[in-house]
Amino acid sequence: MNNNSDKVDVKKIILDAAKELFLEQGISSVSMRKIANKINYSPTTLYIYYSNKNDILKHLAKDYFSEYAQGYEDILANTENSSIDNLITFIKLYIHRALANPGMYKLMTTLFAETDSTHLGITNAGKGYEILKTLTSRCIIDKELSEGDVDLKAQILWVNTHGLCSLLTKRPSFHWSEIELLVDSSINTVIKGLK
Amino acid sequence: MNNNSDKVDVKKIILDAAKELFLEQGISSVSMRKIANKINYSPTTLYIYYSNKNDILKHLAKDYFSEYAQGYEDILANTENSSIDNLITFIKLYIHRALANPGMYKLMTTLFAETDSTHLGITNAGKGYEILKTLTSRCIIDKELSEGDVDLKAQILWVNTHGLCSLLTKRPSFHWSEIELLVDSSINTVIKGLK
DNA sequence: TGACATTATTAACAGTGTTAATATTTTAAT
DNA sequence: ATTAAAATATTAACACTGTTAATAATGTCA
Repeated sequence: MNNNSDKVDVKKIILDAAKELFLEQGISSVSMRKIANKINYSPTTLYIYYSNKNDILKHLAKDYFSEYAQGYEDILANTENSSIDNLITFIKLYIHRALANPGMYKLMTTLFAETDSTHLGITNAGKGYEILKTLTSRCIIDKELSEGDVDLKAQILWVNTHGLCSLLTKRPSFHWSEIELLVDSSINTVIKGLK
Repeated sequence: MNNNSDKVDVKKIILDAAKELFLEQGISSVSMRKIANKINYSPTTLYIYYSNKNDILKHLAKDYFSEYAQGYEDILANTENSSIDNLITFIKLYIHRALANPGMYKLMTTLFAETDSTHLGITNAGKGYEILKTLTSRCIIDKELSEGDVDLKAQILWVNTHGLCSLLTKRPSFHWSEIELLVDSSINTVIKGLK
């Protein structure tokens, strides 16, 4: 009961259906048969395009991390704003992206929790840190942050950023302070501490 | 093939076996049958003591959170040290506990990711935040932290603490700075920013 | 001894990821 | 247009999953 009127990208059809179901029901509640049913294919057909369920997750993660790569590059290339503004812009972009799609962020961090990311073959995941480090380094050069170990400073920023995303997406029912205020205050606090 | 020579606590035997297997193989790789096999019981016997697999996880989480409650109370009751030292001691205790048992910390956060904690019936999980808030409040009163919204400050501290635990346990293979240094620097940075 | 509650087991159901074998369709070459 | 090969899809099956119902064994106490 397939529909090959035009040349369709079955790989993408499967991925889209899987993504929708995963976001809706969570990874463990979605079976290969459910995905197949949704797109009117036989379950085993999925195995022609993806080697297994984890492989589908892997491609989902790859797409997620590479989707916004351009936005990151733009900030890296920006020369109009001060280095500290660029750093803050980057962090805020990262956070707002996570908050705009909490389901996807949770899905990705769940993936990381279960299997080691490197074994999962996700290289883009580490790219965010490299950019953060570069931006931090520029701030030190421009004397907008104090001297010291660049990695240490970048990791402190990363820890704070990730903690914010992780808690806000995983515990949405907690009585948080007003979220924009929390995000801004959190970033400003760490930046002030790093000066 | 049961061994009831003495009056044994089967509930605890099941829980211990489950915990060991979960830590070893991860939640999804451990089946009720595996747990039952490990202790030479029939799979269905587990359902006499726990209503289902999730119920076992729930009890595991409850024990985890209540295990160290006394340590927290001790810090709250401490009057010898300054309020800021008490705050830092508490945060470090929380972090080192997570790092000392990364598998368990991952297990717990995985639980939170999948189901809402309140629905899971874990009340102790929110207790940590209340203590953090109390300690923060005392620092403000003692003028060791700047004036302002207590919740906001406590949440900034929480975000940082959780981010540290989450990243260090979930991505152990990342090229982190020396861990004690990172922990100390991270805490000091946020505290400095909050002053 | 017998009645009752507790504890445990076997058998079964519907659903899971995944593989092997087979069928269908599309593509390319003659 | 016919045929061979390649790509795509399906059916059937395996071992395993969480969980329930029905039944058996055991311990408790009158």
